[in-house]
Amino acid sequence: MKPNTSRLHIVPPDDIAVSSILDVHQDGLTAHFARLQHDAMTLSFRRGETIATAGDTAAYIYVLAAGCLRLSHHAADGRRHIAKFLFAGDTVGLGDASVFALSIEAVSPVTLTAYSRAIFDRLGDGNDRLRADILAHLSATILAAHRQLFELSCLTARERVATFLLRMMEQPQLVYGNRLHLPMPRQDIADHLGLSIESICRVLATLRAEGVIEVPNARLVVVRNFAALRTIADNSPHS
Amino acid sequence: MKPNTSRLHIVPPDDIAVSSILDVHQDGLTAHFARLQHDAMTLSFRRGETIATAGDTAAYIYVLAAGCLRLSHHAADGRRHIAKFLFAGDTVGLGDASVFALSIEAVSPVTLTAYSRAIFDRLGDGNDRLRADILAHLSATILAAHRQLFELSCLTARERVATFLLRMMEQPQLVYGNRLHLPMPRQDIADHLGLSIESICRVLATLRAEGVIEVPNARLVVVRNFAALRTIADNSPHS
DNA sequence: CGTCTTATTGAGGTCTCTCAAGATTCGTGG
DNA sequence: CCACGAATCTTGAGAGACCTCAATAAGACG
Repeated sequence: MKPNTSRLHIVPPDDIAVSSILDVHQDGLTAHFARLQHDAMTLSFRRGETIATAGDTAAYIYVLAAGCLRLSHHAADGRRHIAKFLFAGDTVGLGDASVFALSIEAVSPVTLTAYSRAIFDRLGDGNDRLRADILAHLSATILAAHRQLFELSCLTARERVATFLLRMMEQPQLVYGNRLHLPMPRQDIADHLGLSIESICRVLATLRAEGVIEVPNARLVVVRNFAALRTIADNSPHS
Repeated sequence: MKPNTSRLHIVPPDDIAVSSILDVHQDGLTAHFARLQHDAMTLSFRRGETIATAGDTAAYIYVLAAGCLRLSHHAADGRRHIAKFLFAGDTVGLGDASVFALSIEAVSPVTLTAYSRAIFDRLGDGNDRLRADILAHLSATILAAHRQLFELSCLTARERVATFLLRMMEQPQLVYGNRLHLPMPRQDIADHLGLSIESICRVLATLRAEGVIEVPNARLVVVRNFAALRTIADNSPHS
């Protein structure tokens, strides 16, 4: 849990494999980054390593090529909140903040590309398309944050876990049929949903007992009754 | 509590008083709106009226001239979360969303100016300064949302209320010395902080018993011990 | 094959919620 | 200006959801 700030395995940016993985992207930003390929650095981090700490100068924009990151806020007394998880194609560091508001940590082994902020900003001059894409990205971020605010504010533990599982199933790389591979440990899920780790376990145990899911191991959830999961997440009368 | 969509008291936009109130602004956006003055509509709403409902086409950008708005999300079963309160100078509707993600409702009697989104967007063409200001506004919105996520996720009722009071004290128009005039009812505070109305009352009662605040009436909080409030909000060991 | 981390389950405690009864405030109309 | 009704606020009592603490189990790793 202690930050490890070492940055490892600097790889030449002309790594073909990474570029192809990059095609798994969320917004229309990927194409813009391609034009910066020769100014980019490809980095790798191991599970648990810290890419950046809240308050660090945001000199780079990171694009996740493979693996899973978490954006988290650490309080002085150890309390932690994970604002969001990032997957291949996701971006962190856009916007006008000169420092990172959240810490960036590797949930699983990750490969990411770091683009110089200064160079990227220059790319924006006169490029309406890029600016529109950035605007869209920020707007989507706000939307997601507001949705999560509602969930933390209004939903029960059961509803939050169901919602979380459904959201993770939207990540193609985590899903094989009805099998959901969770890259993050229970503690991360707990800190993301504002619950204790034990509550996560107990809700999963309940869902398993109800036949909604199976949990062959801690990192794998098999969804047996997708509809039921949706019903629970939509905070309908619990079936 | 039932939405009232009537838009009242359409006032000619050349209302000098409103323009001057507008100078109480948060970001650098105000100047840009001045250039649209002749395309703007000034509207007034009474307490409890709905300016827009989540899902409405976002045809206008609203700038609050006076009063207090709430941006809220309503669930089907009646649960509600208030994402944020807006005050004079605050803006709602920026970003690229074609529909409002949140409902906009009047907490107190409000006066606001509605700018056509289409015209505003045209203003952005070739205007780097405006685009930068919009970017800054969206970034600030994300920052605020993430801060609130942490609060909902990690803070106790006591800490949330203390944090809320301090945040409201950052609004000059609500503060007279150590007197804080809250425009919103307890229920709104509760829905904003993810607590029940009774919990709000009880925390306030406790703070009053401790001599941290006085509560002469429901809408007025007198801060007797500002430092203590900060200590509580910073989730230090509870004194 | 031991050791460490992570996950699960149980028992009990606590914070916050729900329900309910007064108190206060506010708007309205006589 | 006062009275009345409605809404809001406050406080109490009890319940419930989630948390904490603790012990066991299951994996991960060398």
